Amino acid sequence: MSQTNKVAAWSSELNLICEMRSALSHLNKTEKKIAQNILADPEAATQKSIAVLAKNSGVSEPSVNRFCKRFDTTGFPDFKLKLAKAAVSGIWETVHPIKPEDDTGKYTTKIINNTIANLMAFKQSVSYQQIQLAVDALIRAKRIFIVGLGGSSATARDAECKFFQSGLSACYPVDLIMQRMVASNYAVGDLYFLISQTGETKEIIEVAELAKLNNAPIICLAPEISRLSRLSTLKLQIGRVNSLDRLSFSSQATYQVMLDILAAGISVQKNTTAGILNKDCFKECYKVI
Amino acid sequence: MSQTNKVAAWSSELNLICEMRSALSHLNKTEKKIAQNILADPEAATQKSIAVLAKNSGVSEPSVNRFCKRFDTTGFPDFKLKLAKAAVSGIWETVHPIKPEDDTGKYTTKIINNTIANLMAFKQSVSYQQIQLAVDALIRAKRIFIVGLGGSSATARDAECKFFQSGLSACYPVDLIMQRMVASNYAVGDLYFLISQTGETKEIIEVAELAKLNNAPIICLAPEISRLSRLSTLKLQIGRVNSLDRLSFSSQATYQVMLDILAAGISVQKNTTAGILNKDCFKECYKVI
DNA sequence: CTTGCTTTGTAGTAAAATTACAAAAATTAT
DNA sequence: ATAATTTTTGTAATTTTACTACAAAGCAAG
Repeated sequence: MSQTNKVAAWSSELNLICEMRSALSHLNKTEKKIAQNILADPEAATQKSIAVLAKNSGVSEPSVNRFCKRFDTTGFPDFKLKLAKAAVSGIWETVHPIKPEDDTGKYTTKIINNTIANLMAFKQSVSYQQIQLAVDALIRAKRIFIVGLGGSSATARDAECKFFQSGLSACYPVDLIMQRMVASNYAVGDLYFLISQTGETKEIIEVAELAKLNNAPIICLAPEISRLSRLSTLKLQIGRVNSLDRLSFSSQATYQVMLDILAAGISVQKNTTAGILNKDCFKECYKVI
Repeated sequence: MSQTNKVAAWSSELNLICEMRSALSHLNKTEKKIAQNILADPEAATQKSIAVLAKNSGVSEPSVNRFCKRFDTTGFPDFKLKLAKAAVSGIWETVHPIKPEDDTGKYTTKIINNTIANLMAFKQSVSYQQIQLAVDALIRAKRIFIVGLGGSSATARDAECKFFQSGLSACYPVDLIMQRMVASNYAVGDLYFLISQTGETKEIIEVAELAKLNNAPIICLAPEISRLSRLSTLKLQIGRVNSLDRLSFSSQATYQVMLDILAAGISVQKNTTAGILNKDCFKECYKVI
């Protein structure tokens, strides 16, 4: 009984592999043996029968069966099915690093898989509430100033386009001096939208600090644990960039998807609240290209 | 025997659902009954036993078993496993449109799912050979000029950053006049990298035409069937943007991933061909931000 | 119409998973 | 520290599920 309850807490709509991994520390000896055996190669586990899996794990068949039922499945076959789904194309597992000897096909699929993995992780970690708050703030703002440097400059530009298309007044000042000017000339109704993949770049921190002097609202798109995040009023956190080499994938795609989400939110919400908002006076300037 | 061969042709690394669908027309009466029954609800089929599936389809159990084996599986359980993988979260199926009544959670997950679906489709359609050729051309080029307008300007900027980080000499002229200047002043060793989500924007076609006057090499990142594509020497095709509303997802993430892939290819290849290339003279200017 | 081939189904067999129950281990109270 | 109770694990039997061999039906060519 207590076991059933304990497990109910882990069970979720998340994928089985993640569940098993996070449950690992709460498991007892026998269960751990099974879990580790499966996690060592989930793909392979889906091909095994209960008998061989039990033997490999050094436990009895019913133990495996019970183990399965604890993970919100009807039995071993159902468990294997869910496991197979979770293991699809080894996407979850670890992020696959690009190696010098990889041929075109290899690194291509690796990068796509890594990006998908990143998006899936994002899906699980994203906070709807924060998005809701950000959408509200963006719609309410009279002017939105976007800043992103280096690798994030493209993302900043993207944000400008997307917010614009949704009928907001967004501006991305390209040079540093303009950025500082904008940050220090806060007027009521202004909103700063700061983007950084590290959240530690000196120049963007500076912008944030200038804005903060005037108690300006700051939304940041940055890793959770970062100086920029701490300076912001609203934090849109993108799971920390896996500390792999720059090549294996960029987390930028995830940032871009976050912008897509915000743009969708803005449009959806503006539709339902139509009338109380200003005309989309800039919308026509930017036809979809 | 003939059957086995026939099927061998369908079998591929693609997902089982696609295989079944494309095989549908080649199947005989009994097989078609089974296939249709499964395709009607693949997700549900994964939960059924061979007995109920046979009954539902109006055929015998061994017929189902034989059917499974024809699709490159060892038997019914294996078939169900592969089917489950193919049906994962209905991701492939259709793209989910955003509706005005969607709440934050709804549209958030929809957009992420749509983006993932897009990436998976991309994975299946991408041509390694074209990537290989593009990487070669990019590395060989003395100067790379990138152009993208409107929504693609962010992508262009991104390309500039990424190519730069890989040690190439890439430049993205921001204004239209500069773009035209660049296009009409082709020098040997130059390469034009043009980005467009429609491939039909007047201004970018113009740039392509100017470049073409000098027989300059043009790589384009655009839909397959488009004017820009026709004008280019090397086409990196991104599956046509699903003609859904702008909101439901942007294909930009896919474009960005393509850039990630090219950057990876460049770095990988430069490593193996080190020495015959110029120093990464610009690399230090752009530290990763 | 008959011969040879393919396709489908029936019945029996083998394998796999589940359940019931008993033994062992661990925990608690005395 | 030890007995009693609870929890956990394994053995053996049962049931379900999938597979195979073979026979019947359907189909095509001679």
